[in-house]
Amino acid sequence: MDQSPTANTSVTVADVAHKAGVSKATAARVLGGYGTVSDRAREAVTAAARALDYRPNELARSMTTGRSGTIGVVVGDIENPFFSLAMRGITDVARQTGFTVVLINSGEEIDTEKAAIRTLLAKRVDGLIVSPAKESDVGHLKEATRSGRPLVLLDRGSDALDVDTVIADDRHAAEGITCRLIALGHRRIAYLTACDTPDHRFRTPADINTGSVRRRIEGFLGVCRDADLSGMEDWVHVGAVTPEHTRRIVTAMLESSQRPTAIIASDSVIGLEVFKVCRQLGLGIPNDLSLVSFHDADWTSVTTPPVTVVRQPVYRLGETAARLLVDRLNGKGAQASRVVLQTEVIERASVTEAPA
Amino acid sequence: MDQSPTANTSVTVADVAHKAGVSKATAARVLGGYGTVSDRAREAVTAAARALDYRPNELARSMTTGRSGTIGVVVGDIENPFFSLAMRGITDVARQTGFTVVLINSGEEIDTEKAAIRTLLAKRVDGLIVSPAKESDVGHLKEATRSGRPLVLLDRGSDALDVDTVIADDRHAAEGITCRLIALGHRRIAYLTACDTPDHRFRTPADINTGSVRRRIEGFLGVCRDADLSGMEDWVHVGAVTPEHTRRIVTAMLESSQRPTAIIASDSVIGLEVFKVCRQLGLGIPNDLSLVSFHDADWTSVTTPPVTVVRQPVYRLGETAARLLVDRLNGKGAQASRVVLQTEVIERASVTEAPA
DNA sequence: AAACTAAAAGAGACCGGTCTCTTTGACTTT
DNA sequence: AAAGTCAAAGAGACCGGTCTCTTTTAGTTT
Repeated sequence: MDQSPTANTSVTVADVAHKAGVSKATAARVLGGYGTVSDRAREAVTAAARALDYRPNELARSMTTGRSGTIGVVVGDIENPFFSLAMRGITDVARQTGFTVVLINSGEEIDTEKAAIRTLLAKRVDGLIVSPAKESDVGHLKEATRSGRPLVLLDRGSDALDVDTVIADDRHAAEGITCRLIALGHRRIAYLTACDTPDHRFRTPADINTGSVRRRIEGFLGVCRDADLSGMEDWVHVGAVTPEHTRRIVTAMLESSQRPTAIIASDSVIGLEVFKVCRQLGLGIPNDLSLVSFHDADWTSVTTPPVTVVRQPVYRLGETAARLLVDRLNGKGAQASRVVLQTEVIERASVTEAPA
Repeated sequence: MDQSPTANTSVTVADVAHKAGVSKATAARVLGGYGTVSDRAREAVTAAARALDYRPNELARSMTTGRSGTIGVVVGDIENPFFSLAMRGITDVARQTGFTVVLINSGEEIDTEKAAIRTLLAKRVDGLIVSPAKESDVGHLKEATRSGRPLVLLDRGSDALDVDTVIADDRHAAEGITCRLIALGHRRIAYLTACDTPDHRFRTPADINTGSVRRRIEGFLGVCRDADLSGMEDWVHVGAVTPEHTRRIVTAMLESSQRPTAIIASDSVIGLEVFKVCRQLGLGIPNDLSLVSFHDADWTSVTTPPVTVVRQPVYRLGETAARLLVDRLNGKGAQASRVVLQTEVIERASVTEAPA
């Protein structure tokens, strides 16, 4: 029969009040830390709470206050180092400011994302940080803001949405590396992304729903056009959604007669896979193929050769998004702000002149 | 004055009921999906709900049902690929089973962990998955189970806690690689971990509070003892908590007159740093130094040479933990189960015979 | 057609806090 | 000593759902 003394079947303020010999209201004032209370009462309540091992029920508190102290985060894939690092930035700020984070993985699928938003709104999160899977399909996000809960977009913006947005200067970064490659004599430059289109083919940037990637491709194509390279749309490859897909695409690309002399990988997971395929096919980097990857993942500096990358301030991306959201939740927000964080190209040895 | 038609200042069941011309109870039955309702009423309520854009308040629902549909997860560092992959496993199962995940980062600090548990209990999570920072300090975890909420330990167990536990066979893995290294003639084998002790020195496994790491070190030391290698305690290095710390420790180690001929890195973040330092010091792997790392991080196969690793079923670790928790939440749980998932050594080229 | 049964709907308490409004009582003020 | 002031405490409504208990309604039985 060992019922522990702390058979805590939810001790409530009423229980504490009773034990302390005061009214529920007074006990609530002490435990909730509001209103004015005498020292005598405060001590009595505190002692009673300790004796009963009182635990506040945040759910009940949220009910009346309307604030849950929670922010909802929807990312594409927490397993991707990009998101896990951004997530670290978000959780750090959340902890410092007394918020709790609910994480949902969208798997970059729009339906999952919609369901996630619905769930989070039902749970009454105070605000949202979302990395939208599709820039074009943001009705559910609009709805979220309409319900009065602030939203911050992470890494991907949307012109249709006038909300706080934190992105990197993707277009500029893409322009930079494309220029560099062209200057080195590259003409057959492939751009490879996980973003997909219905028929798995790329025609125009408008096909790409992920804002950050679309901007990069626009930058890439723009520079190519300026350099009088035409038809570069054919060199944009979509659908590298898994390592297997990536391997298939890259293998096909590298085994074709017109194989690229340089590849730009849209994230480090893809970059890694490109690297692996090259090694497998016996192609040398950079002599047979130059490689540039987005995201300065930790391993990129340690391969042979080390990989030239676009360093994105990923932690700060998450941190800034969270700070923006918290500020707004504290009523500090003015107009929607669009923060563009700068990227930086880290030149390493995976890029060289195009082979003759 | 553009007040949108959906100026949704929280539509409640009462509002829907009123619009549908039924009682609050009936509307609640339809919206909550319980009890018996006539088709006429159901249609009326459904239509009214749609018209008013009714959104259920999960908070209020949780209040009465006592279930929040939420599980709390406390990990050391979501930025670490180990945890982000495990997290992926957890969130996948959660989504499939209709649960939502609250994530808190402990930063491997016991006080933060305690605060996290308190917060999660206050938020009335239905259950917890925790990677305890200290095996010895689990009072707060005991308290959590005592409050009736199931707990599952992830990657690190505790003898003091009779709860569901999912770990890898760390001891066995450590024994395996240690045997292998000794067989190859290594005698000066260093083990490097992020776990720290008060004075940053290692004396006995009892100093190590992280269960998984302690078991590995026990395995390591045990095999050494069996091979008549004594004083190997001096070769265990603790406190590689950041890349900077790791670099300092490894540099000191490799520049000493009695430098190790092999290093076992306790996770991939440390392994990567060891790799970098070697390159910087001009030491060749594996000829000057053999390297084995725990966690088959994606990059380990792509370095020159590729790194021999202990592959842990990280995703499944998270997945299993979540499944165990959900089962228990659904009342299926019997006795506390301890699941030990098997590891596998992936032999690559970073290990060779000890130099003469 | 009266009596019986079961389905459907309504009324209202309840969860555990917050918070407004009212009352109590100690301390000034002249 | 009577009036005034303000801190402290109490009473009870409220948040938005769920759920029990009671009443109404419709359908079945003989």
